[in-house]
Amino acid sequence: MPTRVSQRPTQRQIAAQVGVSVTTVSRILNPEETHPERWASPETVEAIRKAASDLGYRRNALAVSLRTSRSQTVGVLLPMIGDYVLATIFAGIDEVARENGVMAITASTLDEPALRAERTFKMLDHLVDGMIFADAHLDEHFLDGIEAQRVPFTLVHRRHSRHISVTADDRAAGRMAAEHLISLGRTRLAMVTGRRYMSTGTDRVEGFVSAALEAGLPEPTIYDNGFTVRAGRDAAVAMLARPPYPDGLFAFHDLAILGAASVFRHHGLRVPDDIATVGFYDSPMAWASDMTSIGVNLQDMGRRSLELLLDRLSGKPIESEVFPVTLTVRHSTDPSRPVGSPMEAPIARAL
Amino acid sequence: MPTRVSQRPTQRQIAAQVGVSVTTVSRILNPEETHPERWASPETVEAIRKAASDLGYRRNALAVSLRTSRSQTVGVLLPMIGDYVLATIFAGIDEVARENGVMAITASTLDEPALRAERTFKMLDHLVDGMIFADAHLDEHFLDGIEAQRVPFTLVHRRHSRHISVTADDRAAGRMAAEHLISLGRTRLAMVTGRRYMSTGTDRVEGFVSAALEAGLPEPTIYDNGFTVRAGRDAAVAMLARPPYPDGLFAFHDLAILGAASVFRHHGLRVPDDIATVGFYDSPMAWASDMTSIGVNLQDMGRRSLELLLDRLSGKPIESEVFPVTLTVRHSTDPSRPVGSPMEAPIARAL
DNA sequence: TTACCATACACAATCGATTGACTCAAAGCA
DNA sequence: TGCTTTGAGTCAATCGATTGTGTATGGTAA
Repeated sequence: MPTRVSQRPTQRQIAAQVGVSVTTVSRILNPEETHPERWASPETVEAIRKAASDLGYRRNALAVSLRTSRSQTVGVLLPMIGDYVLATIFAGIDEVARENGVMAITASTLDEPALRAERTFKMLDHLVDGMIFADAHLDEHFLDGIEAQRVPFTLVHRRHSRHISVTADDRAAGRMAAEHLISLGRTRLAMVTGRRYMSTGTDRVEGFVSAALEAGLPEPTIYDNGFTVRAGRDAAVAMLARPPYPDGLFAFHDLAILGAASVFRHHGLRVPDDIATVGFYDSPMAWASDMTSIGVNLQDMGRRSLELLLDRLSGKPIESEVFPVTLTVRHSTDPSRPVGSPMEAPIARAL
Repeated sequence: MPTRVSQRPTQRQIAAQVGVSVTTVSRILNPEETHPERWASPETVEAIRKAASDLGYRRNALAVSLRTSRSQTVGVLLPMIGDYVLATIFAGIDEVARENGVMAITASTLDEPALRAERTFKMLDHLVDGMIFADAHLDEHFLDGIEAQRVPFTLVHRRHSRHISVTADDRAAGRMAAEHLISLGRTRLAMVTGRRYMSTGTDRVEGFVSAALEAGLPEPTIYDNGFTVRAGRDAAVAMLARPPYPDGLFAFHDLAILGAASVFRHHGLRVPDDIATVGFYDSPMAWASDMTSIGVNLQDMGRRSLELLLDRLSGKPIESEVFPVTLTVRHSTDPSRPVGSPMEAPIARAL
């Protein structure tokens, strides 16, 4: 008799209760087993199932993983889990994980190399079957090292020259933003970007700048403060410190526009008359703030990144995917649009 | 010789290379072992350490957990990981986890009972040492069932009558919001709340309503739409559909105020002249939108919830904690405050 | 009668590490 | 010299499941 009461029941206990070996119990209870009835008589199967349910049996996932060296677990590394963008991508990943009975475990890396390595290795220690990185740095070697260890992975959000990724069409987005601002007659363009090691940043910059130059405009000014409210504020402060002010601003996150707009408001600059603003991700904050923004289906991007990983795990060949982006024009670039949300308007997206 | 090349090295391989038993390797490499040198000569210790590092050895966390029945892992259940509030709490939890060498794994439950149960059991299958629930429902029985299984856990964000929790002083917050609005001369008060099963909601409602009644005001109107931009919008639409409009609004999330403000703006209602608004959590969105808001140190709440859990795991007695809340007044209730962020202003909080 | 074959199970090794109980040789001590 | 102690390890069971290989029993066909 086991001395420990009210611990998790094991197959051994079921076997003892039914009077069979753990082998048989395992064969019946294993959900991978396609023909449980091949291994025992109908009565035995029934008895085992009943005992399992009576005892409240649940398989010990650790023991299974150790034995089978498959953990039904994937690791997801995000630069910052609290961010709307990454959280939405993760929601998509988690959805697919659930659909496939796998567990998605996640951690934030704050884009710090040491932290990424630490958390990646910690996940590998738990024998994750694969990884999804949302925090790839352009041309870094870390990912090559992971690949050399034969860890299957995909990238999402940010791409890398040598690995499979699911990304937004950031180049097109940059171009789209610039062309929109240019079509409004804006000529002094500026951007609030991320650091140079992110493909999201560089691709959008490239699209934006090339569109501006093709239109004969001067090179747009770049403020690489980042993706937060604070970053937008700091960038705006820097802009106002050095006239002439831009008359068209593109930020790589709606929140940054929020922060910048706060500074503009304080200093009496009107949006969009003095400065038109375009955000990114078309988040709920964007429509609540009448902000023109470029959107992409983040949730589906997340979904695809795991679907691709699962394909890879089952040996199928996979390829990178690029998601289309769309521009939603609101009052922050077009003064003829209404301000605020009318009572009658339906709202497409949740959160 | 192992047939599999470039798999994770094991203690067995190290043992073979050095010429000792795995027992010795384990004793030397086990970080829990306080006196590794007790088990082997200095040369052997050195040889084992070198071999481990040469091979790139890392302990198999699954095997360790299985043997020791301690996984150095805690499960964290959040209603919605993408939300600013929960993500910030989780960031605090994760910080403490890292400081203590444990891994915090998380999942969203969307406040759906079936999903909570599924995800909880999945975590228990992975032998988490303890759980933190941020999605407790008032007086539910689910948590009692978990406790009956002798799973150690703490609650954070929302409290429960029978379990240890770390929460904001929600009652005081509700009272504080009401008293602030009343001090401005507002008399028709309204709230955008969450559903009744959350302690955050009921406690704030209680504080708010009792303060209003004590001041001789009519009972505030309650819109229980929730915590999102969308919820705020829908609540505002409902308000405008049935005059007289409130002149003081308290929402349980800054985002809801953002959504409501959008509707007000569209219909020409001025904030704060026609309606003063108070948000919750004092998020970056609040200051970027000149919003009066009640704040609490979410990150520290998260930290404490895990610190308490770890205390419990090491047998110490623990008690519930309540965090103080603070009111930050901005333009959305006080027209004399400046609009927007001045260039010179320092900013206290990140994101 | 005998070979043959399902059916219905059980044996025992294995995954990678931990750990209480031993062993064996050399050194210390009386 | 004989006995104890210490240092430096090893043995083997164990955590909870999986899985290739065996085997006893009963039935069937030749």
